[in-house]
Amino acid sequence: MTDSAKPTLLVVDGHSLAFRAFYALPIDSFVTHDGQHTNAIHGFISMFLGLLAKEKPTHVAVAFDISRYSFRTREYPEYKGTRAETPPEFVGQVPLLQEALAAMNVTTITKEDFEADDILATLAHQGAEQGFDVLVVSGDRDTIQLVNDRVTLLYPNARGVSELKRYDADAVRERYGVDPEQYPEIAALVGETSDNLPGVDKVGEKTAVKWITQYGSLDNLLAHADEIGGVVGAKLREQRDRAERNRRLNRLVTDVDLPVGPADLERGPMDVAAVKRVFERLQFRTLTERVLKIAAAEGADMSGAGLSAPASSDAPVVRTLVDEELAAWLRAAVATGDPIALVVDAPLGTLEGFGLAAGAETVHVNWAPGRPDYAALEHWLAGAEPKLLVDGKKAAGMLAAQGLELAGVVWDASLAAWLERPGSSAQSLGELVGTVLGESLPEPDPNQLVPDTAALSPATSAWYLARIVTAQRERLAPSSRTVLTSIELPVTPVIAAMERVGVAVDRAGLTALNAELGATAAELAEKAYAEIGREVNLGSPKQLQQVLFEELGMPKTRATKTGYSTDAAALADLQEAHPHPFLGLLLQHRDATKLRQMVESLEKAVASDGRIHTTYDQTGTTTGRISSTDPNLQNIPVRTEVGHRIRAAFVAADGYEGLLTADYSQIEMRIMAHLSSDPGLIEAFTIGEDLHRFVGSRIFGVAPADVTAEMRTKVKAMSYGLAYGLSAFGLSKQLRIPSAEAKQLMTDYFARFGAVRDYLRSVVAQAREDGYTETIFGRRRPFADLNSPNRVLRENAERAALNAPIQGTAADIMKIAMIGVAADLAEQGLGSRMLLQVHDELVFEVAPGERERLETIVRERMGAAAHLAVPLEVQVGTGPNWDAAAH
DNA sequence: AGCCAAACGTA
DNA sequence: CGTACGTTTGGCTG
Repeated sequence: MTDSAKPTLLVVDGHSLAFRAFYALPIDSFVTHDGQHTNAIHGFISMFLGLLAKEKPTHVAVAFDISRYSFRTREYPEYKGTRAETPPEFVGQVPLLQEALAAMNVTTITKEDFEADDILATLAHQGAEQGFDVLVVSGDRDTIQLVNDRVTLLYPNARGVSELKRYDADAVRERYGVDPEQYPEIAALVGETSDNLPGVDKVGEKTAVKWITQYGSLDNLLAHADEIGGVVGAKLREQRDRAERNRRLNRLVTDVDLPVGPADLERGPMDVAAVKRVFERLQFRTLTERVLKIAAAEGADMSGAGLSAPASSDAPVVRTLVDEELAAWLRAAVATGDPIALVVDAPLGTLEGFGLAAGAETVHVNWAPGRPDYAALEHWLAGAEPKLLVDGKKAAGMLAAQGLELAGVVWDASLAAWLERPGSSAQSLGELVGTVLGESLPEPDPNQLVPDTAALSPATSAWYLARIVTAQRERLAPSSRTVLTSIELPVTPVIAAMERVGVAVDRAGLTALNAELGATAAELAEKAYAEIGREVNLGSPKQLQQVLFEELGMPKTRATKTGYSTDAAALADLQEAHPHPFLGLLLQHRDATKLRQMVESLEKAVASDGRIHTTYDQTGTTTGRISSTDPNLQNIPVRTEVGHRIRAAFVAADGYEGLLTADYSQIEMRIMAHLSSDPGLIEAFTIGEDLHRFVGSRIFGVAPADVTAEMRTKVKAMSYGLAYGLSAFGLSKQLRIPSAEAKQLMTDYFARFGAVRDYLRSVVAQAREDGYTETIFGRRRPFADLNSPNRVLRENAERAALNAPIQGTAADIMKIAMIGVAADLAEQGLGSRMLLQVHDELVFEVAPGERERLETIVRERMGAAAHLAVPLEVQVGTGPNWDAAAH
């Protein structure tokens, strides 16, 4: 840390870092007005500036690959052969990045026939010899071999390029258990999937490290290969060629003939005017400020900068406020009319404090329950003054646990991020700093592995939140914004309330059922064992395959990744082709154990209030639905007899009259009718005839009364399958009918309901053009693979795209209904409560004497949640438990 | 302990 | 070769 006289050489693998940045930052958020993607450039530059500021290198170079071909591909044509084609959005970014680096007076180096890592290796080698401290930045593990006491590797973690892990020789030894120069020998044994270099089968990192540690080197290991016992030993002898080839290929070249040497890479002043020009073209604002700040600090001529001291993007100083100070601060902040960013600090699940940010000010508040001087704060929390949140549902939950109300939420950064990219994983504040702002959170300790966001103070978090929201507001599509404000934000407290209230269960009933199912399963297992003359683990597909296909000699079923299928459909097929009592017993046993397990987990989930409190994930799906976890109450069995008994264990609590369920009948088909404007389908729903009977009569050309059960089943499968992109093949498999018949069924269907087919086709075509689908209410879902040359990817995307507006619109409608019902319940002061949502169904606990009023509200709000070309039919039932209330 | 695949429950 | 989910288990790797 001290030897400042010593020159530091920083060498960067431009391609690998830019590529990582490309995947770490959202493509759509970094596009210039003329359509140039810049996310990789942005991420790279942001990381690079961070390095300049932190490492203060005296000498710098960035190396790039010229093409995917090098001397390695000549030796081994399959090298890196599994790599997908470079995404088109990435292609143009490298030249622009090189231009930006040139403006910053950074040397970029390429070399025909070599990879960037060979350039890094050469420079690192020369630099170390010439007395530099060398920092190598690369996302390629092969560069680990370069590390020694003068060369340190900075390696990006899985999350992107904003955090670099520092590997000196000790860190390599700690992480990989070998010296840096031995690492490529480990890699040679294990193989490298991303380079399409298979290793020795059965050899993982552990084994390889053990061997190399024991024998010192790969050569010596191979010389003693016959000493290694067991299956792995045999594999090693058999596949030693692979290891040797891998080692040849992963050895980096340290004597590439380069036009420059380390001494030529001394950093000079930036060309400020050129930087401004290039960065302006890339439409970078924050980064321009950052780079100019560095340029100024380094003594560049700032006359061309056109601005004086660039505004700092560092978080302002945090003040901790109490009492009148806090009240005064709030008063002033509210008076501006601007929203205040609020971060609820509850690191261990209990409320500890708040971070607030308004304008340029950040404030921290410690929470102590029952303190009278927080009245102003509580009043503000519960009031309509505009607030910006992240994960608002959780925040509201933390507050509610302290008896605090939360209102006035006008933006939730998590929801906004999800609406923009519904496929991406949950969006914490720390992640949003990277994905939305393209910045990384300040790291408390540079040698720390992953700086946890908890280290960030709530007030600073709030400051970041405010900036994230500003960025999101600018770029969120108007339709997504509408969904946010009119659906997602208002439904959040409704969902939070359902979680808080929970659902009462008959615990004794569950316990009895558990015991019963356990006994049944045990009996079935005994019988099954008797049939085959031995005991097996009936839950192990692998052991079952042994029994079925080897011991019992049954015909092979559908192939799976690891063998042959033993799922219910496959077993049913087997029962037909090769009947055996074992098969039936196995199926029954599976059913019993599965249900028993489910009952048991429900039992365990009962809280001290005798109720089960699920957690709904409002950002957990790609289509707009909510999902349920811990436990999942959206997949409680319903079709079987035991299923009914499980549902019967969900009851109304004492002091309530019973449960009421309300569900939309065939909502997705109705949405299809609306979106396709198919006259036949619209008529079916308008006249109120049984849908499948109506459709069946049209297709089979008989009177509705003459539609047989078999015809109805086929039509029903066909109708439901449509919205999922079902093929004739799939239909024939599901219905177990010849594919010609399935094909005919589809032809007949579309002959009568042609607009449905036209609609489905148009959805995909439109999505291919726009890059996203949209629900009736404007909820978008982006699709990247609709133009993929890979057929599997493309067709998967097509089916998902055709389903998304339908499933998504149904989700929208249900959320709108929930908002309306909750509002009416509150307004009319009813004691009845919404307990569960199962996509197209709501479950309520009915307070005494409220059944009729509740039903009226529910029917009205659910029925009027959308105005489609066909009515929205709502079925309502009541009873003492969930099963009895269903219909 | 952590991860994947298979299986299966719901809409 | 039907969309969207979450959970459990076995089995592998470490």
